[in-house]
Amino acid sequence: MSQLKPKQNKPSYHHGDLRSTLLNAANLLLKETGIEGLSLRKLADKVGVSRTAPYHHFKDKNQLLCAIAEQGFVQWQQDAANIFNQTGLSPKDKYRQFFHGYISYAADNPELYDLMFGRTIWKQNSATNELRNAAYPSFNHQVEMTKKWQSQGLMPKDENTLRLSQVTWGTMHGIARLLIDGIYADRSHIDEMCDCAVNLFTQQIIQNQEPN
Amino acid sequence: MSQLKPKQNKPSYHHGDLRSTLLNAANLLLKETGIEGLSLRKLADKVGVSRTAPYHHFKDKNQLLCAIAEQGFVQWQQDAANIFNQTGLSPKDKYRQFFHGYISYAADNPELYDLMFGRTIWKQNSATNELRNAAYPSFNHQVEMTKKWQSQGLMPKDENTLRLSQVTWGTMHGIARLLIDGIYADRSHIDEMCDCAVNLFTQQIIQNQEPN
DNA sequence: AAGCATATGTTGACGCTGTCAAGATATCAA
DNA sequence: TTGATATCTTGACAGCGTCAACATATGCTT
Repeated sequence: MSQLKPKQNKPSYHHGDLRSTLLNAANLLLKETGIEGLSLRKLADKVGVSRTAPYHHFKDKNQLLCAIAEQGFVQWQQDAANIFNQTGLSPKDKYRQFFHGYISYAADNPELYDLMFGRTIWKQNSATNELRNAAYPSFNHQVEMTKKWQSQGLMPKDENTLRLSQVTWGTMHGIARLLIDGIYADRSHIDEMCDCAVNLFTQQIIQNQEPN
Repeated sequence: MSQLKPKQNKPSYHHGDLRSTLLNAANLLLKETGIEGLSLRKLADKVGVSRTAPYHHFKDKNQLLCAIAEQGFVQWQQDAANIFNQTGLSPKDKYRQFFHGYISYAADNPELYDLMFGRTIWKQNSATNELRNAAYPSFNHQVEMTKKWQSQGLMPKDENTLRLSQVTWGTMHGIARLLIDGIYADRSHIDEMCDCAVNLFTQQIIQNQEPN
């Protein structure tokens, strides 16, 4: 009933911080009810403003969705950075953690992941520039890491780097999707599936490189 | 304006073959406008009946979507059977063809593939029994083939069969999705990506088994 | 301090959607 | 012939995204 407003208690005509309030509420609504349950009207209602108030902060629903997805990419990239910044792990163990981390992120935020990598946004070329700027580095990073893994002898050197990174990412993406779309796999299989994939992608031979 | 009706030309109150007419038109509409453009009202309009006529043949929109997806599974299983029934191919070549065939099917029918394997149907447990009966054999087949590939020495014997089939299918699914969702990959990369994946999954050693 | 542009909020309205209820018409079995 | 059943119709409703018009607060310029 009573919405949190900044500064004072008296309800003012202007909200004061509607954009970020909307984003937070949208994230919550997304997590709770899924993308289908996320309507602008319900969102506005939840935040305590009229149906069209959000239009002063987001051009349309698509822009709101892009903004949410954008946050997701930032968040995931931090998670990934934390994994890569660990010290004292062999390349293979690091890759294993990365793989597990990716799937876990998707499993923990299924609706967000669907938004970040789903056709709702990408298929109809409706991604905002802000979203692209947040997402593309994530794609490039995958290629760079693949190149590194190849040079470390972790992955086969004779495969084209771009293709290899498309395949390995495709595998993570596919497993994530099978999981969050509730088809053919469930959470209790995650760890074993990840390990299986890592085994397939990494060479069993030559492990005498220094870490990192 | 004038819709095809069976038997005679005089427009009769009853359509005569509405269910299959709807399914065909829905498939077309799906292919042309995507899942977002597929509304029951437009569909009814296109077929030349009133908005609620389809409800006498499908309980709701979900049942129509399930029926379309069901056709997709039947169709894909025939494609797959044709590949497996080929003679004179080495196990590896056969697997390669299967992999390419899977991705091609998805790339040629992106909207249908999205329906068959997307969360629209599966995530909220809304699949009809008919759809399940068409889809599950496809999943099981994947496991059985994986078992065979392992015994043929094509894939590593020491990996759990279910996990291995989840990972290999996950890879195909992931590549298909990256492709049809228009993210990170496009059709010109398909063949190279498939070959790369097949190389990773199949042993380079020991190829002296008889075909099939 | 006054005035005005701009940012941010509101209600009203439109067309689209899925779907239910009630009534019309055709088909089929007894 | 009759009555049940299948099929198709119009009317209605709530929910959706979004535009237009209007209201109010904020902030800059003079």
